[in-house]
Amino acid sequence: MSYDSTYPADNNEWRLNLLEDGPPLRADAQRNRARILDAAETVFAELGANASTEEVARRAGVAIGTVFRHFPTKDDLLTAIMKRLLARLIAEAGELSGPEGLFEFFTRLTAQAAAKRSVVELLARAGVDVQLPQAMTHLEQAVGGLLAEAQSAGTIRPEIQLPEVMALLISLTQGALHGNWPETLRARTLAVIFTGLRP
Amino acid sequence: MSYDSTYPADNNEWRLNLLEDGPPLRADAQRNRARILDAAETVFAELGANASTEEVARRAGVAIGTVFRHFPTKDDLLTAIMKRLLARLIAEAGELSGPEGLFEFFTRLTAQAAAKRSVVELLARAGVDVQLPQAMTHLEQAVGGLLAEAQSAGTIRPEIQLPEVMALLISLTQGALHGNWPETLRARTLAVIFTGLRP
Amino acid sequence: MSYDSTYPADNNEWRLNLLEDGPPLRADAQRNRARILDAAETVFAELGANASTEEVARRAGVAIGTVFRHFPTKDDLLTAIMKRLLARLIAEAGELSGPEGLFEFFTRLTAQAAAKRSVVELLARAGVDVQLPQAMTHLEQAVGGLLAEAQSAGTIRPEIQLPEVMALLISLTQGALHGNWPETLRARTLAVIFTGLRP
Amino acid sequence: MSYDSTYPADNNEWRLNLLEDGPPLRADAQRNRARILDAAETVFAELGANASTEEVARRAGVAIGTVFRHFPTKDDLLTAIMKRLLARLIAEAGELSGPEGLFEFFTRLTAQAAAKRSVVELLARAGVDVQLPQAMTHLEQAVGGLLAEAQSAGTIRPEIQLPEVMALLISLTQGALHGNWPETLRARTLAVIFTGLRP
DNA sequence: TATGAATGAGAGTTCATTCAT
DNA sequence: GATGAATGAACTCTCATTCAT
Repeated sequence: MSYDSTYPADNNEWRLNLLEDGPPLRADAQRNRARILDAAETVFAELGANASTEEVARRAGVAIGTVFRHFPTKDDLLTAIMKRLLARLIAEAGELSGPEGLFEFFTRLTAQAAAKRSVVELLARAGVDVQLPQAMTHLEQAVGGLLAEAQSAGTIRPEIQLPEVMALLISLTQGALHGNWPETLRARTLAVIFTGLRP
Repeated sequence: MSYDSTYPADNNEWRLNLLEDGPPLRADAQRNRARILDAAETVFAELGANASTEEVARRAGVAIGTVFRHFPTKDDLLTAIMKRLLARLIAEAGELSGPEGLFEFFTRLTAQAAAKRSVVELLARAGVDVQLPQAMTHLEQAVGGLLAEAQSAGTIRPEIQLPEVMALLISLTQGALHGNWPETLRARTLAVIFTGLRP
Repeated sequence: MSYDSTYPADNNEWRLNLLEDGPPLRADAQRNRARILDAAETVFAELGANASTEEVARRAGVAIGTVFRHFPTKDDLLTAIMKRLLARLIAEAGELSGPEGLFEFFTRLTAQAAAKRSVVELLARAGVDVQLPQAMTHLEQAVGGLLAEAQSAGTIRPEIQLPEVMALLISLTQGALHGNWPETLRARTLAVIFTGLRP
Repeated sequence: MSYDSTYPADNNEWRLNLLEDGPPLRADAQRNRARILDAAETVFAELGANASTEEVARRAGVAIGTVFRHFPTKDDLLTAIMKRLLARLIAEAGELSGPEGLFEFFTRLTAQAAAKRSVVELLARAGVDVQLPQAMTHLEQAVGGLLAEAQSAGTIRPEIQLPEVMALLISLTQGALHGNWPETLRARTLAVIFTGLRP
């Protein structure tokens, strides 16, 4: 199974799908939408998902009503952040390649998780949250691509399958977030996993 | 370093320390305290840490005031649950032994996490929450004991250290919780880690 | 009208009336009652009338139930404190005499008020609270005695009447409490009133 | 020292300062703010400072959230009432003048106190509460103006100083409130004080 | 369309009072 | 009679959401 051969082609298509639904927005509305998402990402990263929507509005420099016009429900806002994050992750996975690509992806993700709470909460929702299945599938495909590449290059054992790779990815991300690990610990922990994956 | 030689002796002492602070409670108060903790564990497992204290009271079959008499703050309640869970984990780790003891502990913990949200959120707080450091230390010691045993039996590579074992434990627990993994996936994921730990 | 000639005689009687109603108490109960009243006086003086009954119990070194056995209602406790304070004030007024007796009483009361919130809140209730009319009457009589003495000695103008003396007493006490006046201000303020009372 | 020469000029300025802080409010918000303050004044006057914020909301005809949007804390609400009352008192003091101005101010204040609990509790906080020092200073200045005028007109003894005048004002106001005095008693009590102040 | 004030259900917490021990 | 745990109504405060401006 080779994901990589098919991917480059529809890259753009699904990236767009992830970001836009509905009719195109007026210029200022689009700008506001982006500002809100940025602010929300920061706020939720700092304060957790319980942070108030007012705080998001404040940091975005818009009124609360504007937030709710763009995202009728707090959950919608959360989902939107997740979608955007997923899109970034997929893009990142898409840019990597080669025998060590998957390892590199693990490393980067874990490093980011230490800094960004949202990356984690996003991955955590995979399989649980009903609203992001499609985007999640795309990520799985991207990671699947890296896995296939590594396996055909012989850097990962052939019997390893995608689900456990995803599971490890999610676990590490979670752990890295909550544990607030120093750089060295992160490396040592990854080392164990890489050893487990390598032939 | 051999934890195992010293542990069995004071096992009982610290187990008691974990569970009791303050003067002994009246019979009915003790019963209520236990009921509240049980209810809280269930409720928070089902609904997450945002579940209302009222709900806990309702399920425990006591009035809300009783909950607050025992745990003046919601946080106190959360902390108490954590302490109890930790104590259980430590007890469990203390009962295991032999070359495969640590692997068994990984397996059990991951299995529990899939069922109990709290196990996870507990471990997640390790190193973050200020209130549980002592109990956490005890768990680390217990796991350290298992690690030492495994390493001297040659089932785990000698360069592996306690911090990354804890990190892996926490990560997997988190992952198992949020991902809601089926039995087989759990096994396959653990297999990767075990391979990484074995010589 | 000379209150003083009649007062010494029934001094004991009303003092007793003020303190006891109901059958005599067992020794330990009496001791507890006193401790509770002492504690309550302190607590309410420090924290205001909103202070919790638990706090009173704690400081008295008894359990909350004991407080409520002695004073079935928080209001009863408050009333009891008032009664005791009133009794003390009356006793103090009863011991004073001579042309400057009333002035001395003013001075002492104002000084106390600066230290004790309760003295004030007690006097403030005079005429408002329904529960203390009898004891209040006694105080009025005692002060009336001092007034009569001063007037017949010519140190207070004859047209001054008891009600305004009581009103001034109450006002100053209130003021001294809330204003937290330094010694000198207290003296200067009293001086104005004394000038107003003197011929 | 002549307060009077400087006062009329900046009267308006500080009166505004007392009432407005922050950006201008929307019309409806301003209306609600006023309604809440009015309701609060009534409610606290009737029920004391322990009255519930819910009751205030009910009487103001707004939802509880609105009260808390305007006054994030119950204390803020209390403080706001105080400020408004002080502003009124200062305005009133500012409009009086002439040799009998101060006496008139005493009379009016005492009369109001008999009707409005809040006037009293406001003055009672003078020197105690940390939040109103500026406004209180303004009142002192206004009263100081009246005092100077009366002294230069010879209706008040020259050795009388501002602090004791304030102390008497506060005391009487307190007394008038709590004592619930009839009109005549109020007059007779004031008479004593006025005699004490006059040459 | 953006604004931000209003809403109101619901959360955590307190405390006078009751009652089993 | 003393104890102190249990009760539950009441209170302050928060926040997602609605809607007039």
